[in-house]
Amino acid sequence: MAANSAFTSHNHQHCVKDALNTAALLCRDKGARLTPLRSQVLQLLWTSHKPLGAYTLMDLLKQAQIEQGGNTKSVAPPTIYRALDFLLEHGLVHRINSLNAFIGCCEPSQHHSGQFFICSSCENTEEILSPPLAKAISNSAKAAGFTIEHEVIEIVGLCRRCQE
Amino acid sequence: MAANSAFTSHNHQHCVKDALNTAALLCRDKGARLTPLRSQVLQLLWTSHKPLGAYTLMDLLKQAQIEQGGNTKSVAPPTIYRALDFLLEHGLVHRINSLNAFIGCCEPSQHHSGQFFICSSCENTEEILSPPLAKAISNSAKAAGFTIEHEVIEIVGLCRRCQE
DNA sequence: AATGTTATGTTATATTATAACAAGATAGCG
DNA sequence: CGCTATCTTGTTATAATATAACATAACATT
Repeated sequence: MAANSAFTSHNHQHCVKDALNTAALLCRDKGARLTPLRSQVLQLLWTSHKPLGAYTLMDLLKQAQIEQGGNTKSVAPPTIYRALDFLLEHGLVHRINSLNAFIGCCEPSQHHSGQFFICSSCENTEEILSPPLAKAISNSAKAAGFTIEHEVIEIVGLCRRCQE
Repeated sequence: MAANSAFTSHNHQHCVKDALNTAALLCRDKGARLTPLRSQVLQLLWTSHKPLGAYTLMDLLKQAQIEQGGNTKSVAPPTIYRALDFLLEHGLVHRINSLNAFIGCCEPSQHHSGQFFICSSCENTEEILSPPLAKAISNSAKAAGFTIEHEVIEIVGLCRRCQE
């Protein structure tokens, strides 16, 4: 069967749950603390197939808090950015530079920079893992005597669905 | 002989002059107006091997104006961003998303998204044109049924010089 | 010169991100 | 347990990047 994709229908609650479980395990192994806040941010990112900006996340958090406990007070920017920094550091999310936004990582167990297809119409974004692409990049770097620290690979266009 | 590179010494005034000439020709052919402001922004971008941010460009423009005519009044953000938009539209510069900055395009005669090596130590940035890399990306997109509009390829690491 | 178009100026503000310091929570240890 | 060190979050202020909306100026064609 085909893997789930941001561009096809699937039971996404499942993905989210899996991702949160995996994150919890990874953090436990590393002695990192996946606090309620961090976990909630990760959940919000995973729930959306579109990358979310820091301020959008703030709004969503506020909304979620109102719905749950009636707690009106909102979270300030540094709090969100710190949660995002934590998640980035531990490879649980990626930053999409061309959108100033963030998205859950589909393969957090091993650190990588991520390669993305970003649909300019529906904004859904899918992380891909293309060994040939990775190879082409490392070849190119080797030829130039360049040592790679990380890569930003963001391919913008129309997903299959939005072309129809 | 090897082509000039952002990571090796060369007479860069030469590059700048060539780039400005090429830009002037391209604009003339397209009926686009390469005004003094736009030309000056392009020159500033070309003179630097590091990508420059919009506000840095503002400062440099101001400085240049003081040195030349004693004109103290500075340029406002919209002015710079409009000049940059023009240059981007006509393929004369690229935007480096991971730095919120801009750099002159080495091959403006044909529109392309650009692929970059960005040194995290000296910040010098070099545009590369790697057909194998381009091919790997288009293959990957084809396999996913994804139609590419543009690409963001920014490879961050250490240039040859900074590794020594 | 009259007109439409393009470019730049100006003011205000939106959006994204971080610095600096205070307070609270948690874990480990004596 | 109570102390302490460390990590996490809260709070206030502000930095850095980018755009909206409208006014004026330059240019190009007739």
